Amino acid sequence: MELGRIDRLNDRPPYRQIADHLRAAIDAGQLGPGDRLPSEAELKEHYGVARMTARQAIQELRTEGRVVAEHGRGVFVRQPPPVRRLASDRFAREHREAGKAAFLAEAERSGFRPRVDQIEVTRGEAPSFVRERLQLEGGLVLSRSRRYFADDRPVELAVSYLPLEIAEGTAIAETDTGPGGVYARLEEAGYTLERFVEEVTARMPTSEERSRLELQAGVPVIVVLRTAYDSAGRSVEVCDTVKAAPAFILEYEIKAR
Amino acid sequence: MELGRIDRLNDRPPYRQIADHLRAAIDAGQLGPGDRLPSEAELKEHYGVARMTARQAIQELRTEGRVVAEHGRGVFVRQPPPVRRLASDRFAREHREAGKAAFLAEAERSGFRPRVDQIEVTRGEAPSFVRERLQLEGGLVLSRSRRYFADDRPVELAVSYLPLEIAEGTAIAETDTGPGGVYARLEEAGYTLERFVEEVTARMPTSEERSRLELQAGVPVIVVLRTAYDSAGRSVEVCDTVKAAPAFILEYEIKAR
DNA sequence: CAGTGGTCTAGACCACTAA
DNA sequence: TAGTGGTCTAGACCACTGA
Repeated sequence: MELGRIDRLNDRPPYRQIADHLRAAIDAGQLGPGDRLPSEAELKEHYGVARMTARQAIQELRTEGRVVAEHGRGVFVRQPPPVRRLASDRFAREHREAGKAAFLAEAERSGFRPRVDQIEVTRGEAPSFVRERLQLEGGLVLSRSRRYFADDRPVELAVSYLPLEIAEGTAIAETDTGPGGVYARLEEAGYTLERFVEEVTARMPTSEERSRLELQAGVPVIVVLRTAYDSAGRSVEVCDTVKAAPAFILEYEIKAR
Repeated sequence: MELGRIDRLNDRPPYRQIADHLRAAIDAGQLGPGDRLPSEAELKEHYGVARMTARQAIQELRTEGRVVAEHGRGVFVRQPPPVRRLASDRFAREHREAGKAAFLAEAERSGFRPRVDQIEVTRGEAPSFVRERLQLEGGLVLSRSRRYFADDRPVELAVSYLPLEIAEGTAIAETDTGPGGVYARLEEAGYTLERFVEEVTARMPTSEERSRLELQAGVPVIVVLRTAYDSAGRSVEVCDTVKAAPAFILEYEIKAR
């Protein structure tokens, strides 16, 4: 692979010029996913700069999320993860009635190995963003927290919040909610689900999210806040999900009316 | 504000410990939006480290998008931009019939000053992601590129692609598409819009997007790819939008069926 | 002007990986 | 073991900001 030289007359600082060269090599396909970049020592030699300058160039690409450094091995062009496409019908009742929670139904369709861990059920005061969306009586909620895997890669963190008076005493308060998941139990309890509202944002992860999702630097997360409404117009659940952005495409259908 | 000391016995490297202290000060509200962080010289002094180490701590927070460096002034806690909530009915026909394009209708509701620039109309081959979504005859498309502002801040880049045989000869091929925008012109031409499909992803911006949207380091973008279908089931437009993530909440309603 | 961050150098020692 | 990236030091010069 061809790397240029630094133009010392150029206003653009050397480390950016080096980053530009590497970026161009990636875009041109001279460096494909999984390929190793020149080492810091090689860049230092080739461009005649200090090691920290070469390092800064690589840092630039890491922040952009284009390469991943592996201690002791090298720096590699990022291998894009398999993308999961979330269709807007993923909460359709037919899936629940077949006894499958949304995540399992989707794993079956898409052919990935699903797993869930870090399941925790707690009770307490609702955070303000939950209180705004649930019409709460007592202000107390049941929280179900868990982490989702696709093919042994953590891809999503989720916390469901339900009014305590709805969830307490049902399987929703158990670690295992049974076939069809929380939504199936809600419908059995007489809360017929009618519609969901999803609020979608994106941001950089907190350090806790980064470690739980095993994210490299420079990888954003998609946050989806879903509120479930029953046929009486009551909001019965709020679900806060944090997804590794490169692993997802969310698909929504909108009627023009 | 109180900063701790470095624990030299701790495995966590000094620059991360410093970053942790600063992050905690921000989370605790000791440093609010717009406040200046201690300067590199002050951190160097306080913690007894080299300047580059203090700098690396700050770099950490910049990558997380929590602070913004201003050359010659200091490093400041990021001021979150005003958020725009995009409801899923924003393409409703009633808005077009009132002569307003979606962006203008929304500006009126939300009370921000709208502006559009960098409008460019070109003709050429469709990129592959467009070809997949438009059922193209000749493979040629008209592209309408532009940049949207809210209150003088650039917030979104958009490119619309339409089959050339649909757009050519109409106002869609002009810089000014007239009242109601592209969708109004499509309906006048007999393509009654029935539904839209939006595909939502998030990633770090390219350097071109970063400069056009005036983004700081560590700010992701939301990419929305919208395909418009008419009542005959034909896809008549694909719109590729890149939005500054912190400025948007996308809202979608899903029927449970 | 003094104080700020931006860039660069030339070293050093360390931890991790793979042969 | 040699080669890789991770961290740190103690300087240097520069460009930008604001009093």
